[in-house]
Amino acid sequence: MEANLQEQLRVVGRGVVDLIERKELEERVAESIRTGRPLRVKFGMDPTSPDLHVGHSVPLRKLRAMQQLGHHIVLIVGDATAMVGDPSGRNKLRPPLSRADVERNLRTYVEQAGKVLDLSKTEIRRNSEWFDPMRFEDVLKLCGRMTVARMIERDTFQKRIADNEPIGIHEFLYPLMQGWDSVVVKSDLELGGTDQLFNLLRGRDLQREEGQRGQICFTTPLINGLDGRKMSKSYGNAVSFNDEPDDMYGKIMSIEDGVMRDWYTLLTDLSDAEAAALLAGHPREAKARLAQEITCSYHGLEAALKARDSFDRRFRDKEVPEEVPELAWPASAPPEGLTLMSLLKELGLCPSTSEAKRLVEGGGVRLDGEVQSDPRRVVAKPAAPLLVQVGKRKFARVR
RNA sequence: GGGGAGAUACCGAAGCGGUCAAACGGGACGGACUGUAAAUCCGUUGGCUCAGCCUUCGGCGGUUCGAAUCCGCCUCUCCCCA
Repeated sequence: MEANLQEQLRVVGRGVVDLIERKELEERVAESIRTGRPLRVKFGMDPTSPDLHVGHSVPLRKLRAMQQLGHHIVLIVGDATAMVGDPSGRNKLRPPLSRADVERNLRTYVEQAGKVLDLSKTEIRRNSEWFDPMRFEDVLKLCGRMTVARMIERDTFQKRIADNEPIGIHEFLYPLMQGWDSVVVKSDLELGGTDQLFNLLRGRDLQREEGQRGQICFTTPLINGLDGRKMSKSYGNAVSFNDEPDDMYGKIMSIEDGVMRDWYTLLTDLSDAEAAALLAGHPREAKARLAQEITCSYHGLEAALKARDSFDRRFRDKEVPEEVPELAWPASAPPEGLTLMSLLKELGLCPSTSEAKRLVEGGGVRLDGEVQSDPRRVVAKPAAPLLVQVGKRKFARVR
């Protein structure tokens, strides 16, 4: 334990919303320094979708910081809990996931987490390890540790009750399962998003009932997505770890001005002073830097600069991007050519002819830079490559 | 177990025998403006061999010239009572 107490507390506490209890944290960190025993810091991720997004990186970055302080990270891959589905923040019953879904998602999850965490120093556990062998009797015993009154006082359930939305009994089990994970791995601390506080505290309760010291619970802010709502894959407003550099950069450039400060503190390594200086300048510059920083952390500086460059050329200078995908003239096309709307569909630039028709009528389609207005216009196979632009972003060269 | 209410397009929500591919709002998409920000304005929002045709209103059957609208059964949800 090289860092001193104050330094450790500063790192752990930065950007944290809830901390239960600060005093216990001080005690345990001090104890850890004294005995040389790293703290066991638990974090759980349910493989409910195939990709992680930058919202996940907020707690992951905190874990990395703690890892660098020498603490031990236990990453719980919630393959058992994923099938129950965390009701936190949900206003609907979710469709159940199958084992197969979970397995598929799980593969990419850990790998993606490795973009932030040092996996060689991380203990990774699946919670099916202890949930699969459980007997019904054990489950009942666990259920006995919680009351219905306590469970339904949660906001998320209150809201559903008010809206006459269904609540599955199994959803009540979720917090208990997550809590039981803590008992099994004997965590000293558990981290989660602010919506996780209830679940985190269940772990603390259960550990105490099992004669362990209750874990310290701390939460990091949830980050808003591109549209200002909570970032979530299912809202389609997320920046994913796996987004291509250009895409990632572009998505970040479209965030609301108001969220930049949060993104700077939660998603970049820039100091508060640096961020403040950037935010004091022109918002576009501040956002460009933000986009660059974040893109850089997933794809490296070179890719980030390249993304920045091509973004500027395309959107600021309104040039045609340098790398335009080439598409072959549809083989099925008759010799006299295709109507514009069919062509767009055949090329895969629009999902349906009707959609293509609408886009053309709405003035969203250009051929060689010229706005088209007639979706029924017949386009013959071009002699020279034809530049097709659909909306602001989609380009293709057809030959 | 008994009684009541309900299931409509991405979401919310009208419609209650023809004029319904289905009002309205949100979202999304396209356009204008711009900093691919916000706000605002305009347009679009089932599919197709596209001035026409085809498939949609929880599922399956039925009544009718004609059903999202009426009837029967089924599935699911909510509420009240037990």
